Amino acid sequence: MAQRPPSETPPTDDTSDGPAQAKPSRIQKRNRALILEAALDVFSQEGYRGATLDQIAQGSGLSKPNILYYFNGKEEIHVTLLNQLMDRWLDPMRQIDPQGEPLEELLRYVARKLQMSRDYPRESRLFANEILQGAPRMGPHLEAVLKPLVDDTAVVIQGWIDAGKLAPTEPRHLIFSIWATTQHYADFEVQVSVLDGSPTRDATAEAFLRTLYTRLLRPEGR
Amino acid sequence: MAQRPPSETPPTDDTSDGPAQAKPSRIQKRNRALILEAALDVFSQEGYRGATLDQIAQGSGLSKPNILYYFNGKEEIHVTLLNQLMDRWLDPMRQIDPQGEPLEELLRYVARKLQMSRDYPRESRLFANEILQGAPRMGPHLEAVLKPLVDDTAVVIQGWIDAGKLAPTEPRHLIFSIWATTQHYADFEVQVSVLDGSPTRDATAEAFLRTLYTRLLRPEGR
DNA sequence: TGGTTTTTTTACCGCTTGGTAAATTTAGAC
DNA sequence: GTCTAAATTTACCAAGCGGTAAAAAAACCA
Repeated sequence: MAQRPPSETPPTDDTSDGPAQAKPSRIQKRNRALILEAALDVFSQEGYRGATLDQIAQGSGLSKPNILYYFNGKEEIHVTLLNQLMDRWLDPMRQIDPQGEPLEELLRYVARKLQMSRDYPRESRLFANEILQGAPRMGPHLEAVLKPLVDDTAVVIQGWIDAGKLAPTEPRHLIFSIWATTQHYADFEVQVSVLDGSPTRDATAEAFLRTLYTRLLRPEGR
Repeated sequence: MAQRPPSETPPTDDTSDGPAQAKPSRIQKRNRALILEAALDVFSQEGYRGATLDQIAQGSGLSKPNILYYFNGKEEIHVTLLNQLMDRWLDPMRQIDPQGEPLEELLRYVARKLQMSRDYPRESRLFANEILQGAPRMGPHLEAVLKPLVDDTAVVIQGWIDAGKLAPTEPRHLIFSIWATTQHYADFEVQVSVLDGSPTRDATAEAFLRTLYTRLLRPEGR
């Protein structure tokens, strides 16, 4: 017998029907990690519908039924990945210090986002895929988590502008542009590679973005 | 009998095995357009593998076998869309006039790209999907068509910079950033909508980008 | 070591997918 | 109207899909 999978991660609320045992074994942790790792590869490159459990099985070295022993289905794997992603994804924005030097804080935010695109390109593509398809599995999450954070950050930036510490700009669209320009290097990596095969590309990108946002945000008197 | 579809569009070179008749009938033109229209909807939202012929059939009002009478397969529909897209997609860059006023030319390019994201969001997402998945059906096209155009444009921009008409910037990454910021409004529309539901969003975006690139590119003496 | 639980495999299933063959209907030329 | 070619429908596959049942194997614990 014993047909019950160990279900969702303990810290999260238990949406599945399983017994939700609290202490995942060594094997469970290892195999769940293997599955998520392989799934990230597949989902980020093929999109949700394009990804298959067989691909994930092959990538993780486990059999398909074995994967379904650890996750209740394809969708649960995907949702787990997205939830894990969001925490890491929003971290750079949470690190913006309202008490810090405005221009420096924002330039460091840009640098952190760019670094994330380099270190976690698959996560960036996974996220892009989800949004591109209308965020069918993350819409509520965007409203509940992302929106308040962006609202707060926009207020902080507007405060800096009102205090004359930054040149006037629309805060929300500033944020959009930072996301767009940094994530572009991960999401459109193939295209970027074709057009700039230079080995110093990373450094050039960093310097360019620093210049871009310095010139945009630096207040009047230099 | 008469089992042969009319195959590819006449202007393009004939890659299919069909008889490739030169004069598409009224019905052929109408139905191929219907199919491509529906396919654009589906492919742009679901990605290549996520899209199904049944969805395209439903969207176009034709039966699935009838669709395969006009196109030799799912992939041919997709490739046809991508080829049609690329022409329209690169047009704004081709319109940059090397003889024009540099800053004005680039700001108008940004405005045109932004307008394209508004007028053709599905095309933008179709393209994004293709690149995101590693450009499996467009890699050669990028090399052959996109790269030369970008190379030329980069030379023009560098010329402007060397002549002191623009503040110094890396031309290629400038282009990347223009693509990223403008296409972001189409590709991440769901996210943008959640974070900025304002009805004046379009105008705000346009003003923001104008400010962004004016401050980046305006040469020293204002 | 023996018994129990967890983990993995084997063998499936029903459904959807892209695609085909051939018959049927429709449109166009005379 | 009639003949012919183009267009469409009907009836199908074979393969791949997510998922399941149950037996076998491995790990754990005493």
